[in-house]
Amino acid sequence: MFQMETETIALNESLCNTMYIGISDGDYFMENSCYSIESMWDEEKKIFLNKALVKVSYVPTNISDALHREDVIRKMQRCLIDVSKNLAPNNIIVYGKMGTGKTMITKLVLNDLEKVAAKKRVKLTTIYISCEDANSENGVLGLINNNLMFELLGKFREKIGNSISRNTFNFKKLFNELDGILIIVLDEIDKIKNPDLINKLARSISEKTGQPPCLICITNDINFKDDLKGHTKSVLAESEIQFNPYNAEQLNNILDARVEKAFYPGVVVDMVVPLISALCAQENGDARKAINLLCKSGEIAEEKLKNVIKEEDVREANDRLELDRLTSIIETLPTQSKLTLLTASVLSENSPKNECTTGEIYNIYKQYAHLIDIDILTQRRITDLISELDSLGIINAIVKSNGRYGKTKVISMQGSKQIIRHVLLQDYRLKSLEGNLLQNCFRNNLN
DNA sequence: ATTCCACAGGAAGCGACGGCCC
DNA sequence: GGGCCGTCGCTTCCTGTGGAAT
Repeated sequence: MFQMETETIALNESLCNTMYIGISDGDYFMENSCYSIESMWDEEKKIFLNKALVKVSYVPTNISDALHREDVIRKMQRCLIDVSKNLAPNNIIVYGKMGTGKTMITKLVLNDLEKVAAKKRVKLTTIYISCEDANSENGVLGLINNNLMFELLGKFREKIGNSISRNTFNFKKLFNELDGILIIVLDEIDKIKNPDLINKLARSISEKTGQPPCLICITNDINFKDDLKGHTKSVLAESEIQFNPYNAEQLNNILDARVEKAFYPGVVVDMVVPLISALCAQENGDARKAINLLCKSGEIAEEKLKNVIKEEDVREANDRLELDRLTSIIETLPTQSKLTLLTASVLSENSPKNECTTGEIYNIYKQYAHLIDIDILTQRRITDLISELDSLGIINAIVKSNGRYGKTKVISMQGSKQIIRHVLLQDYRLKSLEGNLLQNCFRNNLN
């Protein structure tokens, strides 16, 4: 242990001594040669035994490796059992919050089903489509056709950019040529702007088999089905499978299983896994986040050249992931939302209770918008932007009544104000508000 | 019990824009 | 190329709301 600490001190010293001489066109030079990737490459590997197992993209190969999902696996298998009778199973809608294992379990169950079908000589084709990648009805149809083409001819279609009617025609043609049962998984179906596609696909009947395709629609949005039109809703209402969030104990078991295979023995100290489970269970029971946090903690320990992961590494990893999350959300916001957020941040920082109201935000927002020469939106629109920021988890907005003094939304910041401010001021239009201007504007409002 | 405030948020509509289709 | 249609960002108008003040 003493040796480890000495190593850490030595590294910190070398960090301090390193001097960047010049950075140009993405190329840089450093005086200290210990930063070559070769020295990093040759370092003794002390933390990860098999890092791939704590990557979010990792999917277990065996269905028994999916812990605490026996009930939904059973239910999905029961829904799909018609394949054994050479019949297309009922359509399935799978919903649950992020990180509850919807995609992983669906893929595992289908892999298993394919193996059994092959053994029993039942012709089965499964297609997995991530609607986030395609995001339009036509895009999804194109991807399905590509997969069918691959299944029938062993090659992908080269031409892209067909119209919807052309792609619909192609789908029917390819589907008619396909022998056996077709199962199409539409992951993140809520990302498709026009979900009439579900109806179109579900009502297609293969001339060869007389069967429709089976659709498995996966969504994070519990209200997704309620927003569909009547006929589409009835098509999807056949079978529903809900994935509940994992609790702390379940997350604990999932992490323990990964720790055992992914890290060298003794690397993860006793309190690390319970801490990660508790942090993730108190949010959404998100297993993906828990595994990501475990991986990041390991990387931080590795960075520090330590051979154990401690609680402080988990907390640091949690902060870094939170920073990444906030940065990626804020960077993609439109200018008007950024300005609304900046105003809320300044006002809450200057308030004794660290909070502000819609009316206060709107007054300062108008001044800022005028200063940076952008359109001044109506208060009605700003209330919508505040609600959007609230649903993104950047601010916390609660409707509160002040009796005779009216009803308003009380807004407080979620996460570090400094980080939010820093990311916002990267925007060149908001940068001009940096410094005294923010304070001056605030004082004007008070006066 | 009634009044009143400062909004929240629903509904309808407008203009810009992009994709599709003939 | 032009018409059609859906979507998006926004405005205007409106009703509803909780609770302190009267």
